[in-house]
Amino acid sequence: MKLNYHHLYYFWQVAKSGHLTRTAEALHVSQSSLSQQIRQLEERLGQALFIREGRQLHLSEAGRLAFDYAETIFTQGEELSALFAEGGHAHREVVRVGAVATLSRNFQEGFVRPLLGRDDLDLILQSGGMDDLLRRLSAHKLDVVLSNQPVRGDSEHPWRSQRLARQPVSLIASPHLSPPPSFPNGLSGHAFILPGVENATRHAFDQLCSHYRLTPKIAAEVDDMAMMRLLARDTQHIAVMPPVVVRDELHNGTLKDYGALPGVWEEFYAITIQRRFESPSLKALLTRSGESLLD
Amino acid sequence: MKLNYHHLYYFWQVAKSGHLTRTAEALHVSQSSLSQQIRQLEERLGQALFIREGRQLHLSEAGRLAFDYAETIFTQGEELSALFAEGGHAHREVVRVGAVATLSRNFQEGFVRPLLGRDDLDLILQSGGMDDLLRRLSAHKLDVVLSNQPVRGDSEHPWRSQRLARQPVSLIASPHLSPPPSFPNGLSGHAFILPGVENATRHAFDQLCSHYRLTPKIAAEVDDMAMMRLLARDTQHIAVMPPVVVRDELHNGTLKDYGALPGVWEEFYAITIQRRFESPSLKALLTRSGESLLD
DNA sequence: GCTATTCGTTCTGTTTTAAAGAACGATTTA
DNA sequence: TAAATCGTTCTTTAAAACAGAACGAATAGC
Repeated sequence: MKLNYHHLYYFWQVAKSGHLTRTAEALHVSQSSLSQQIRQLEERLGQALFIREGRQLHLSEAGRLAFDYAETIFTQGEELSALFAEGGHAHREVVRVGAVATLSRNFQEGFVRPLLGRDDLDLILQSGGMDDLLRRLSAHKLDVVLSNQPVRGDSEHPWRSQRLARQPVSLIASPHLSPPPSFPNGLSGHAFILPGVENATRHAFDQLCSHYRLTPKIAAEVDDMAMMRLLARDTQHIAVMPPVVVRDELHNGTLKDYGALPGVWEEFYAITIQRRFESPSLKALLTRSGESLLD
Repeated sequence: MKLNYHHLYYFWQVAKSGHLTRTAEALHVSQSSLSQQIRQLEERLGQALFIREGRQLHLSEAGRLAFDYAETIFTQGEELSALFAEGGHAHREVVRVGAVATLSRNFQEGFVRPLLGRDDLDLILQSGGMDDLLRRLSAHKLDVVLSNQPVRGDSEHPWRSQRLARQPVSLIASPHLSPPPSFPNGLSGHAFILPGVENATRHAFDQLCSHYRLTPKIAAEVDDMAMMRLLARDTQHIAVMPPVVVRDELHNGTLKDYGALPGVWEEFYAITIQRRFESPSLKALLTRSGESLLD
């Protein structure tokens, strides 16, 4: 029942070159041995991988399929070998964090901060789209993905979404706005800068508006929090965003917080793959209280 | 020197469960055998994969690393096994085509058309961004990527870009434009709808403009050809695009072709990985004359 | 058209490797 | 303190991978 990886390896080598004898020489085994083991693989799989035409070998359709899998399997294996071969030295601990590119940089930095001071550890921080990051997570190229929305896992992708923190969402705008906006009344005449429709915060905001029968004028939809910060600063529109993003501007009076929206939160999630042996450093990160991540 | 995949498999299984004895029972081997082979793997790699604390096994940092690789290796292997196990039947030929999402649909369809009639073959057609598609190509999840620009390969990613076709690029706009635009003079007063700056056609257009010392007014930059078609139809601006994209509109008089731009071409490339055994159907596609792809 | 060569397969015996079993040591539980 | 659990080590046995020779078919050279 089980796949023999040594047989598959021989098959892969022969399929790469197309010649059995040459491959046998390169691998320092006899061609008879090679021939037999490939035959055993074919018998186990129940299908011919090569089509024998005269004294030539051609890949069958099944062979092409197997070859594609073999390619990823053994390139991974060679990468692993190389990793151990180069460094006889002990491997340093590595934590690889992916973050959705539109996520608050403050939050990202707060999350990894405990690791920054440690010189016994390598930190890898990558940004990207959600799809891309989740793919890397599944391929074990990342240990954790930071996102502003949870992900539902399934049997094929056993993701686990853990809420790390939440913060209130306010109406943020120039301090000189008149009349000063207030929620839910006192919004007429103002236009909004909102998160994009895929954002969970935006969804909560829309629900809130629909509850109060408000149809706010939308000046811009922005995915990136850093971008929203710029727009809030440089326009006269009202941004719907967590105050912490513009902490500096609020402090020096460039912007003003016109009050938090009830029941609307910007949430932060850590998405991991459930596994028996987590990296101890990562585990420590995930079990910390969420409060300290946002200051 | 070479990695023993059976040893790695045992290691993977033990690392997954965390228990040697239980894993031995599950695999129907003795714990002594399991223990020895993992030890052999450690000796070959030159580092301990487990840290033995009392009678417990914990993954070392090197072990975590190896485990990540093992995970991808053996999930791939199991997928391969399952594929052959389910179907005792012969595998049908599969051609998997990726196309940059902004590419002309006409062209995509023209490319795969010879495969559409065949019922001895499965066609898989996926759209996506260039990065994503190239990653899938490298992982052998795609056989070919269609793009409007070539890609330079390197030793790590031995991509091969082959030009399939080229078509002229014209000034396309409403037939009622006055004064009627013409190149290179007679453009003043008109605004342009152009491909995005990453597009090779756009680059050629900019070069042409700089040669004639023109600084055209830009109304919009659009990546997607289908989108550009809509804008050309619904505005009074001049679109820079291949006439074939709006063939229907040109025919029924909704739009007018104000002439091709000299030396500017929209080009189409097929990007593949060089390999010994190409799928015969794909090979046939790639060696066809490019002309027929565009009508 | 004949012969020599190449290349993959099959069959035989030999060597290497994986496996099982018993003894051991260390740690946890009762 | 005894019993049970769990991983390691040592020795023997079973299974596999392997090499070599014989074979057959297809190509290449003359």
